[in-house]
Amino acid sequence: MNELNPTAAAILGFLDAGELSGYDLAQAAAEIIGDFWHVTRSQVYRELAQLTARGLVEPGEPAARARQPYRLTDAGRAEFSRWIATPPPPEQVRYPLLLTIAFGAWLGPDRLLEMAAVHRPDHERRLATYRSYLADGGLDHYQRATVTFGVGYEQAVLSWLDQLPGILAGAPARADG
Amino acid sequence: MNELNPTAAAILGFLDAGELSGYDLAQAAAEIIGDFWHVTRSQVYRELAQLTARGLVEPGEPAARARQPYRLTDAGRAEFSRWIATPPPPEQVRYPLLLTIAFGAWLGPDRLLEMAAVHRPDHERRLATYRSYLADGGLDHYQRATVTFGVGYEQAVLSWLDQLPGILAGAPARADG
DNA sequence: AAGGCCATGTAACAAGTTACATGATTAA
DNA sequence: TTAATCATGTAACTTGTTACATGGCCTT
Repeated sequence: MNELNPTAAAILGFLDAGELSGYDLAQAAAEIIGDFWHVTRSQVYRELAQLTARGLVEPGEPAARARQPYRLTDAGRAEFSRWIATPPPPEQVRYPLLLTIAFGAWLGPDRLLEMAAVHRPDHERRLATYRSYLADGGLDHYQRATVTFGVGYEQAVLSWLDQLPGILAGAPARADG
Repeated sequence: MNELNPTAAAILGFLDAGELSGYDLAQAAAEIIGDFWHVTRSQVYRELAQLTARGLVEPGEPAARARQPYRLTDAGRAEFSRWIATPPPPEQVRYPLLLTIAFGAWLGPDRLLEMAAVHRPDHERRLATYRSYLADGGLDHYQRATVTFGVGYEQAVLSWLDQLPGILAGAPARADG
């Protein structure tokens, strides 16, 4: 039997709580794990189809608006339990702004700093959200662990943004470009 | 004309320095931007084929070991210059360990902490590398900017790993699972 | 009862990964 | 001179993204 991929595994994980449609699952994923594991609706439907074919999930009663809920089978629960016990691979960061900066000589420091500044409000907003989650105290230990990562990450990004002007000050731009 | 994707753009960016083969390009990418923009050799070859078709790049003289170098065309340089002037989209973080932690009740805190600990040496090593880059002083302003991000990021991860035991202490595991 | 929005899903395409193939050099 | 390894690349498959389609629900 094939390895479960992390997206499929997350779907099983969510279904453990009860029946959910593809739409629900995509929403749950966006809200709960979206900041460190992005999943689109299309992926969810594809995975549901495959999980059904593998007998890890089964369709429930269709409902209004073509809603098709799914539930976990025993095999699905077993497979998830196997998946979560396997050590997770390293993370990956994809940061287009850093790419732009890496070739930043084409633009020069001023343009780069403008571009970087645009992203700041997003990070501030997310940091505030995470902090309020922690302050409100409605999280369990596991959620607190992931949200705490978010706080540290956003703080790191913001502090880096603070340093940027100093780092790039006086950087030469290409003569041509 | 189609948007340039970031990987294709990076290839053009590297070729600005002179002729390079697909293999060279993959290496350069891994070394210089690999920590925030992962690129595989297969992708490089595919992009080179497309860039050639679009006239943004052209093959140079084939050499030993089937080596096929490419060089930037004027159109390629122009396209890159257009690309780098467009504001980069937000970053994406994909962190399987956080996914595991999000469903951590299936495992309980002890197993989670073991899994997390496994990753620590990698982050320590990377942090040390970035710091030595900065200390050695051989970087230009733009490289310093990206490496400084790396330092902040790795510090954030390590400090989060330090906090984890405290956060997860006493977390309940599932009765069943 | 018409218009707009929401929930649901599909289809086509683009990007990313893994496994394999091949011939040149280098080392034993 | 054989084996190992390196540089090069291709092919097949999996994941991820974008754009579209459809019909129920709600509001006026």
